[in-house]
Amino acid sequence: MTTKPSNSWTDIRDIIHARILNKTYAAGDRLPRDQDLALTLGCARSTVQRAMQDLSDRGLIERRRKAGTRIPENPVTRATLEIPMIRKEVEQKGVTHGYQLISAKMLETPRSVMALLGLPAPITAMHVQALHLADQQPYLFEDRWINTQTVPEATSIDFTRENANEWLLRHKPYNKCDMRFYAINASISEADLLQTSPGTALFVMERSTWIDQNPITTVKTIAAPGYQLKTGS
Amino acid sequence: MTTKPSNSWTDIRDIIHARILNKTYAAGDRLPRDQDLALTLGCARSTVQRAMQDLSDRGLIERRRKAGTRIPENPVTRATLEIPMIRKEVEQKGVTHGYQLISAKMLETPRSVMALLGLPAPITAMHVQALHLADQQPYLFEDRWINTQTVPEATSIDFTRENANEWLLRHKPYNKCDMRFYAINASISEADLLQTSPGTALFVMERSTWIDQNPITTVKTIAAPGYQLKTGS
DNA sequence: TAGTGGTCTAGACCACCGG
DNA sequence: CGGTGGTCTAGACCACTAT
Repeated sequence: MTTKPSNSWTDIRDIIHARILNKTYAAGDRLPRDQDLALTLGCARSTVQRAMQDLSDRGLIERRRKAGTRIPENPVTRATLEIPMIRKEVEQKGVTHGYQLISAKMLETPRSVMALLGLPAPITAMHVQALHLADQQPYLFEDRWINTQTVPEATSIDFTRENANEWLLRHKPYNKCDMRFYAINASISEADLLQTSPGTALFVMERSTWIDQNPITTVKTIAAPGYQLKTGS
Repeated sequence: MTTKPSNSWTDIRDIIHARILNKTYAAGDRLPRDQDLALTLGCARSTVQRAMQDLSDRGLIERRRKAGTRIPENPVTRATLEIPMIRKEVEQKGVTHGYQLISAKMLETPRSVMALLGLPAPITAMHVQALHLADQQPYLFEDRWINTQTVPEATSIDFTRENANEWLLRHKPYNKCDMRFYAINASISEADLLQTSPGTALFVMERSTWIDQNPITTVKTIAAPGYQLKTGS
């Protein structure tokens, strides 16, 4: 049975997606070969391929050469996080962004930082601590280490004026990025910085970036109470 | 100057990526047209297109018809989260997964749930609370609402045997998924369930899913202390 | 080794949108 | 309106990997 030709790959994708939703193709099933689907749906094989690529990216199907296309038995929820520059994030809420440098100095990396960046031995790196404000209120505390071997320019930047988050994002593109999220109870000093009470649950994001195996920076951001991270998809 | 032809789109992507890293193309710059790049790099335009698609997906470039391809002034960090079935996640750590149903009953949805699912008026839905265990220890508490109008089968499932996370994931594919992450201080009852003390900072993940505008479920999972969410890229 | 998805090409046309 | 990216096609060949 040949379906009426709908030529765009999004149409093809939606047709197949619909078949997954209505269980024409259920968990564990194998789908027809691209070639056959192309014939059935009245389009070129590469159009089916484009549709499949999208579905595969979203984790709705699994494709393997020779084995064909299958609906996974144990689906994985996949979501894309988009984390903007902190200033942009604040401004998007319609409030003014503020920034205070707390400290910036060269220090030997502690073991925790060595582990995060995969350093075999301690190095002297730049430790930057700063506070981001939203509408004059503490918004996010940033504790960062910058590898000045990979990023020597960092030593000549005036971080009282320019914030490290923004400078690095704009001037130091990276290859690889690891992120971690978790919750902590505010310490006394953290509570003080974020103007809350010790013990308050705070949302932490850690991010480390590399350029071709070379560590650039690792940063731990601690958000003020009430912060939520959201996905758009 | 014509570069030696490297025909695979990943090669092309890597060449352009390298040019971004070494600032041949810096923030704000406009790149040559695909056609010209194809000539210069000795490949077909569609190969350049494929490479650009990948770079665009990762947020490294911005493409607009007529305006061309540009390096964004304000880059966004993009990461993909992969959230497996809870049982798989536990088993991957090499420990045994356990599951206890706490309660499952039909109830009228509170306003918070209506807001999450975008319901204009309260409905009677299935409220399921359960605890996941890792190696006999509390791992994750799951507080879920299932829309039995969209998912009538849910009323006849024995959730003491089958866990809702797994059943829904396997049998109810969805169109749309929203997620939120934040930190809370454990209440007395939460502390009791997760065998920790009240006030402990806990990591919370909320997820709501739809199939074509129709709400399926919304779930709030509260992880035991020490939990970290990580990205793979 | 053979079947299936992945890629490449050359060319055509379409869709968006900046000037 | 015209320039640019987006898509579609038909066909060829490549690269995995199940059998």
